[in-house]
Amino acid sequence: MVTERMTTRAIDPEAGGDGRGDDRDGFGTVFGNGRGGDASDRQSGRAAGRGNGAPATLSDVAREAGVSIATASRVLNGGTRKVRDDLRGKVMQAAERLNYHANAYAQAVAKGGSSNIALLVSDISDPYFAGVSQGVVKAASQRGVTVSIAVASNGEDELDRVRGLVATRPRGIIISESENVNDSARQELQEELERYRSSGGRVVFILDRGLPFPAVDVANEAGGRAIGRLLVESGYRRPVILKGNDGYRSSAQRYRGVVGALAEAGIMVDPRAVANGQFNRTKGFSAIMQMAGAGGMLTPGEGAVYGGAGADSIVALNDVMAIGAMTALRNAGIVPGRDIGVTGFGDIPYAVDVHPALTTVHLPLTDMGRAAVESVLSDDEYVADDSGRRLIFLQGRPDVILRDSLPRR
Amino acid sequence: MVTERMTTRAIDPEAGGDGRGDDRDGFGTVFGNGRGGDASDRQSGRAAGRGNGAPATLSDVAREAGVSIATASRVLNGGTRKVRDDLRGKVMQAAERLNYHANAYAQAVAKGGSSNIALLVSDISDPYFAGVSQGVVKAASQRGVTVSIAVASNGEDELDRVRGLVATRPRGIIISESENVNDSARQELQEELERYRSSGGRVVFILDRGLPFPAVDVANEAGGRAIGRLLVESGYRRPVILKGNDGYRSSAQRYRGVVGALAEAGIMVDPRAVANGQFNRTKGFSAIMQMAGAGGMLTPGEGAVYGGAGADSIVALNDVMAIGAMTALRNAGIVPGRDIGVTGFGDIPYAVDVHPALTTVHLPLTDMGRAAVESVLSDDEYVADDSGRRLIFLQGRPDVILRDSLPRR
DNA sequence: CTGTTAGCGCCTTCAG
DNA sequence: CTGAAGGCGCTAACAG
Repeated sequence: MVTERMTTRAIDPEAGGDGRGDDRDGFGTVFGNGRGGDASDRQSGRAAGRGNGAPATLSDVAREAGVSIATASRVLNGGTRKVRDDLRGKVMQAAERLNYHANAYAQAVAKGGSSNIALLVSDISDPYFAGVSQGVVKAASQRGVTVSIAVASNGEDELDRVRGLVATRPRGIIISESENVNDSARQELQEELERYRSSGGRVVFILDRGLPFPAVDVANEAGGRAIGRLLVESGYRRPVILKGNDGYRSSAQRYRGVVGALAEAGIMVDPRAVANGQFNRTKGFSAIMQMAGAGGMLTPGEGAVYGGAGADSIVALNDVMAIGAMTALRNAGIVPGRDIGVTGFGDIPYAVDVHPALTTVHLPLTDMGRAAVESVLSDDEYVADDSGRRLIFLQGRPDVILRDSLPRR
Repeated sequence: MVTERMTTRAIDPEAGGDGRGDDRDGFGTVFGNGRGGDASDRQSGRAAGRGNGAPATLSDVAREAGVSIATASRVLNGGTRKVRDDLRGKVMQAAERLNYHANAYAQAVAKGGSSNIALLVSDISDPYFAGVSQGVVKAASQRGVTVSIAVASNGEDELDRVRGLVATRPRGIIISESENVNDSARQELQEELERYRSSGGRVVFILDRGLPFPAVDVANEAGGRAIGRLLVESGYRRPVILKGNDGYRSSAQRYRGVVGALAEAGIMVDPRAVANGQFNRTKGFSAIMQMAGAGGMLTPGEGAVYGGAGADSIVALNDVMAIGAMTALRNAGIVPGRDIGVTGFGDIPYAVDVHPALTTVHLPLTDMGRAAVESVLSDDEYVADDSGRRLIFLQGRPDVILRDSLPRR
């Protein structure tokens, strides 16, 4: 175990306290305070619905307007308008006065279908998923559908969450998880989703996982190949590769691309120089800390990779890994970019803000989210059989963004 | 307008294309591919619910089990179990066989209340909001409630989104927006929320906005003061301050703290050295680009702040602004940490990964989200009047995290 | 303990 | 064009 933030001190501004402590510090410490209230506090005594409790219902509005509940429904929610103008006016006024809002649940029950989609991610606070989620939510709200979000940090959770989401009967469910689970969980997941689909739901993955459902995908292998080529063109020969879980398809594809391009240039990757892990910052950090620490595998000398020559570059198959790796390098006294080149994959927003700025391949995160909601909301029949039309490709050829973390050498 | 990524080139790995182009490139280019399907594609023909279409309903299960629909309901969903074991068994088997999942909407309608909360943020892809959201979603799912999320990038959107969310009749709504809107929108928002509350909903803000609703808040002013003090203790005298929108309470509080501490040490902030903006990376970047560019306000000389002496530090009242500012400094040939000290506010995960690592005050993002969920789900009566118990404070005294971006000088 | 009977709030034929 | 009536899937008294 390598501890992090080695160089970080925490102080308490008021006292000489013991510092930052556990993240959970102070949580739950709920206490009142005596600030005088704002002038605006109680000044708006405007009629609030039915004054007392429950929100106004359709029949309230109907009664108030002196029409039937059916007409009220037609003007308020019905699509095609076929109501006399005076009635229509009355209804709208009544609705306004009562502050009527349709009850979405009742509508869903009556119509037998909601206007909600579900999104499952493994970690919202990861910039990759945050970007995708942003795309999903914005695209959905443009189309007037709401999105429920759930996070599943591990493979077991995933199945639970999916079950929970299915219960809310969304129009569709979008799964953007990074890691693959063990085979039995995978099998159960597939069955659950198939049942969901056979009951009219639509499912789409973001990044293909090899399951028989549509998936929004990107050119992973081509991207990897581009990175590999860039590496050799820029004069690097001895890369360390940081990949994700082996069961994770996208990681495998990127890896294949990198290794392939390298091989074409006659470069064989030292098996000791490839680290398996997960697509998260911590793993990138710890992998490099370990290599740098234990025997100095990175820098030339006894026990170093590539027969003692050491590494000249780090190829992370994911941006946050690359970023974690960079700070690990620094902790080990190695200057990223100067001593060792670094590349990422994804082009998350903060890739420009690390130093040196990260060379990486661009992934249209927001668009990926958008494409997923389009797929889920479309009425196209999906082809259940296996040929064609299962993958939705964004970007045919990847763009690699050259920054300073991989200078020519 | 200052353009960004000035040093960034984009290449196309295959052709000598014109680079990265617009972000929207390639979007919508949906095309099939001919990959052979996986073996797993059609092998699982397991009974899927009622085989054909609609999912099984409660009465389906009841019939299948040979019991009344009420008993079925009791065993499947009812809390307290009071059903004979043999019947209970039959029901569960039937449910299993039919793959029954309760229809959450119908339940919500019947019970007159859902088990869903709504979350409104201004930008999920901002690490601050991502952290908060993560806390909200996890806490909610632990309690078995789902969360619907919406994003409102600006003040007008906010009102729309709130209306949309109210329509879904959530148990509560959590608002974590960073900017204040104009007065009329603010007034409408307040009224909308008051109606929602009077119909039984609970609302809570994350970071107080001065509206008459509960808010999860942190020690903004104390945090600001801590930063101010740290500044003078570390030998800085001429800070540039990057604040948020003036209407934004938390920003104002932090600002007051910083300026107050500075004043105590006899330091007056040059008015030209404070930039108003918004709490986002871009604003931090452009503010510094502008200062560094136009006449070189930052470095000693004609037209520089502090009577020509220039700035020795940048105090951003938000981490992402600080991060944007750091890369802007670099673009201007100024080395952050060495030439000019930098501080942030928030301690987002990637604050450790910029270089030099960011000195900042820690905010318990995840816990803030969790506290909001607890508030919204609790049954405490809220005090509508203005004295006491409106603010929920996490952390009484802020922790400032010392890293390398503000070395002693 | 179990089944019967009303609704929940809304939509949607179906007559007028 | 409008109103009455039945139904969506489920829960909640209420009798047995």
